[in-house]
Order: sequence, then C-alpha cells, then structure tokens
Amino acid sequence: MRLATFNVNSVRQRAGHVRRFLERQQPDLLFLQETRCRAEEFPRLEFEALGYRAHAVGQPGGRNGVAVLARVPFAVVAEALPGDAADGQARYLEIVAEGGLRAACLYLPNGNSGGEEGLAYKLRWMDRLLDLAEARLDAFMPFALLGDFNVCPTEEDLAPGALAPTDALVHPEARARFRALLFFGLTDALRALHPHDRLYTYWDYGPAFEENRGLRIDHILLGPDLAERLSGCGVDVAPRAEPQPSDHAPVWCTLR
DNA sequence: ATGGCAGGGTGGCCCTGA
Repeated sequence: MRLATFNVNSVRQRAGHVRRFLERQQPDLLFLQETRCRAEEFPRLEFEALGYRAHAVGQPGGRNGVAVLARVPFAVVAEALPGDAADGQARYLEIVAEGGLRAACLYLPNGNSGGEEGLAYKLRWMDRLLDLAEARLDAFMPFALLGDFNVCPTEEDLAPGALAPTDALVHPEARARFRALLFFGLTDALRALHPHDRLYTYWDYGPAFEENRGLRIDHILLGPDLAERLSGCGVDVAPRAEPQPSDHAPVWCTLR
C-alpha cells in the first residue's frame, strides 16, 4: 500500500501535476493541502478518470483547503480537527480506508501571519493535534498523519540560513509539539529510512529549487503497527521541476 | 531575513504563504 501527501498551492492550477504524480507513483491514497477552492469547485472528474475517488473540504475565500484522492474504498470520519471551535478553516480531513487504516490529512497553520495571535493559533492547533494523536494511539488502530505541518523539526530539516531564527516554522514551541507527537509513538517515516539525508519538501519560488535551499515541512507520521510495515519513503521532486509548479513536492511511503 | 514570487479575491491593490 502506498500513501502520499502533496501541498499543491491551488488544485485548479495544479491538476495536471497531480494527475501525472498519480500516474507515475500510483498511490492508493493521496492527501492534498492548500487546494484553495470550495468543495464543489474541486476538479474531481480529472482524477475520477484515473480511478480515484475524491473528497474535498474547502472554505470560501480561496484559502486553505484539504482533500483525499483514493483508489481504495474509504469513509470520511471527520472534516475538522476535534476541539476545533468551528472556526471555518479547512485544514483537516480524516478517513478510514478499507481494511481499517485510519489516516488524517492536515494543513497546519503557518503561524507567521496575524502577529502573536497567529502564532498562538498555530500552537493551540498543535495542542489539539496532540490530544487527537494520543486518543488514536490509545485506541490501538492503524493510524497515520500526513500533510503540511509547517514545522522544520530539526536544524537538519532546512538549508542553512533559509529562515530567520524567529520564523514560526522553527519556533521552539512548535518544534517541541512536533517532538511530542514522536514521543507518543509516531514515526517520522522519511527520517526512519533516511536519518541524515539532506531532504526538503518545499522550495521558495525563484532560484531556491536549483540551489536546493529548501525546507522539510511536509511529513508522514505512522503509528507503531504501520511503522513496522514501512518499506520505502521518499520525496518526489519531479513535480517541483515541472513548469508552473507548486512550491512543495509530494512525499510518499510504501507499507508492506 | 524578506516578498524579489505566486494564487486568490476584490475591485483597479491587499492578504497570505513559508
């Protein structure tokens, strides 16, 4: 089984990139972030033609937005992070796939805009994510978190000097919460198989990609039973090298 | 150490992203 996550920075602009990724990598489940359209505007037909069923969560105003594309049967179990006081932000989608795999797609708040309150919102969102991860792991079900976490977990996860030390993506409190997810028993799939490789999932528009000045902020975290089945994981940089790309590249993993 | 990009919505610029 293959899982993948891709921040597309507008799915309507990037439908071709997604289609080519599906054809090349053949994931069973692909989670999208920053779809930036309402659910009814999601270009589902483009993907249904390839055998993928879509479910999108959107919001008015062209911001945020998450979705799943699946070629295995699935049920949607949540369209908001539990504890979310109905703030209307489309950042979370949780499904149960055929066979019992429970997987959540998340688009964590960036935390750099909106001043102190913007950062506080990010940290509160991570607190709720910690509560959720704890509950799911306590329930002993095959569980995975995939998405744009907007956190560089360690100094190995960004090009030197790529961010100011005060940036919300490297904020000590955000990093501490990411580590707490790992302490609960989730495995960072990419680092489990590639502990010290220079691996990034985001490069700013401009010369950053060809200079490989990037960030690793898109992650796949696996519960214990899924981590035991992990046989491969990587960043697919091909979509980032295509014309008119997203600023992110997809991350995928394969489970035995 | 930022917006010099890029996308979207609104209205003929502003906000957000990271």
